[in-house]
Amino acid sequence: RELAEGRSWERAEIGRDEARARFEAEGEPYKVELVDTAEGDITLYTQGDFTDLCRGPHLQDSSPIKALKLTGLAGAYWRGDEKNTQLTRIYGTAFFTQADLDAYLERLEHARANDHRRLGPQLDLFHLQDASPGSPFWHPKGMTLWNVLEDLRRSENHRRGYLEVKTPLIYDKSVWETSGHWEKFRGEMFLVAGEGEEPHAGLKPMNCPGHMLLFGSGLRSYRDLPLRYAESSTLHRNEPTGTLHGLLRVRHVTQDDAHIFCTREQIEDEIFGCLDYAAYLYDLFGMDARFELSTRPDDKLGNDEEWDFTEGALRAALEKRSLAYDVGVGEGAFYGPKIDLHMKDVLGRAWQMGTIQLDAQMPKQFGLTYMGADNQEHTPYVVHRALLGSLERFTGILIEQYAGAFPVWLAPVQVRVLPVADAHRDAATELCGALDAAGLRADVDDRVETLGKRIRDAELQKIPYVVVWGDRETREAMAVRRRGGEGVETMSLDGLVDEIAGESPS
RNA sequence: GCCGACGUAGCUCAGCUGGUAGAGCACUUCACUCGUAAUGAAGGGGUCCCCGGUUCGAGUCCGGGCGUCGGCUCCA
Repeated sequence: RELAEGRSWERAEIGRDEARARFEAEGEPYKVELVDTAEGDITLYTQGDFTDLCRGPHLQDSSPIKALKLTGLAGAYWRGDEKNTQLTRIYGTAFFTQADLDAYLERLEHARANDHRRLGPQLDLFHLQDASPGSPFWHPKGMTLWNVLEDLRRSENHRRGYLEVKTPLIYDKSVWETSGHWEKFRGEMFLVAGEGEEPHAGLKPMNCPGHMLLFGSGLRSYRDLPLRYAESSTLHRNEPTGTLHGLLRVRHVTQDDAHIFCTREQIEDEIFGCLDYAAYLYDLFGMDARFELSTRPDDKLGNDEEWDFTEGALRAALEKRSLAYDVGVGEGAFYGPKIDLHMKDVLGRAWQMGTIQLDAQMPKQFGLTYMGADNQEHTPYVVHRALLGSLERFTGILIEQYAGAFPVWLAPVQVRVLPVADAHRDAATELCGALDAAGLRADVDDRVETLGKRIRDAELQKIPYVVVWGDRETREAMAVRRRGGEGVETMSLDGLVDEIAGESPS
């Protein structure tokens, strides 16, 4: 209605007192507060009988807007603070033409089709169910994908001087008190208590204390450093119900975690090592992550001098590597600043993936020391790092990144063999065995369905290669169809194996 | 956790103002033995999220819980 009238917005600059008096008279407490806290002159925009504060700029009138759609309704805390009352926010979007609006809605629909929450079950990778909210059930195909990531993590860690360890899942309450997590995160931990008892232990929500205890279990020399403990362990965080989100925010978290114990002098090289490692991994998946440096929070451990040093070390590393980064003021962990890698999901929402944290506090809390060359005890620094972040979240982003059509080295099924008719079943199964023996992931679809139907299904499952096997084929000349391709290509078995092997990053 | 919406078959969804549940795909069986994106027919399958209330009667109305979705807040 407003659009049809072609109403205009009128801009007015008025004095603070005048504005205040006006909104008080209108019974608009929120606008009064904005007037009180705004900087500079007060600018008002009036449209019909509605007047609001806005720094501007604004359209002069509504005539260019030809298409409008209200897209959502949501609660939002006044000034973004949970302690304040919640207001209703109405989301809408406007375009110059109806066609633009339609195109926008179509893009949105397309993005939704590539949402990992839809693709995951469709591709038989995982599912979620009420029996354990926030904890994915990984199906065989999803587990194949997971294990490709695990293998990558393990082999690269090995190559880069990490040592694989395994630490307990449950720790006595006193451990969490030492680390400071009991104080800060008890409410989000899964606690362990006997019948009618107060909790005396908790499931680990992160690996740090385990690795601290491991380091502290023996005498350490400066000659042992840097000591890089790696562990891909199951963590549990009792995330608030309203925050769970497919694979991107879960309660059952698996991090590709590591803790590097090092001397002050070794910090720079270790941070470089992490940044380079992260760059290697993200390049591998064609991902372009955004870096963010998060600095000291209000409830930090330690003093400002320590934080000046740790923040400075991270900042220097980013700058020496010429990496562009944003700064999240006060967003750091309570024990240290961090460099986070952020990625966007299919709907444009940002998620924290990898993290590299420099910690001068935990080792002190746990009383860790090593013997220096000067025959004195020193407290080590610790670099906490998870580069993929959580495997759950990484897989979710990966699904969306490729819209489910994984590059062949990641694809759960790389080759599907389709026998044309019953008579070709045995030969197809043998071919599948040969592919398997060559190290490929292959299967056979010998269901009693038409060939067209089975090709369609393979295509919907986004399988990279389909081999049709009938009377005309031999292992020297197979009919190979590429995902998304038109028509077929003649390839030998060896040619296909070589081509797929060539696609693997290692 | 907060605000709002939603919860029906394995999946996607329909079910009007309360009268005892339906489609497509998937699955099973039978026929067809098939050459590059859906062969045909028949059949099986549901505590309508859970608990309580109103009512002669609840998938439908009301309350509580759980879960999901969109935001917010949080995220070691």
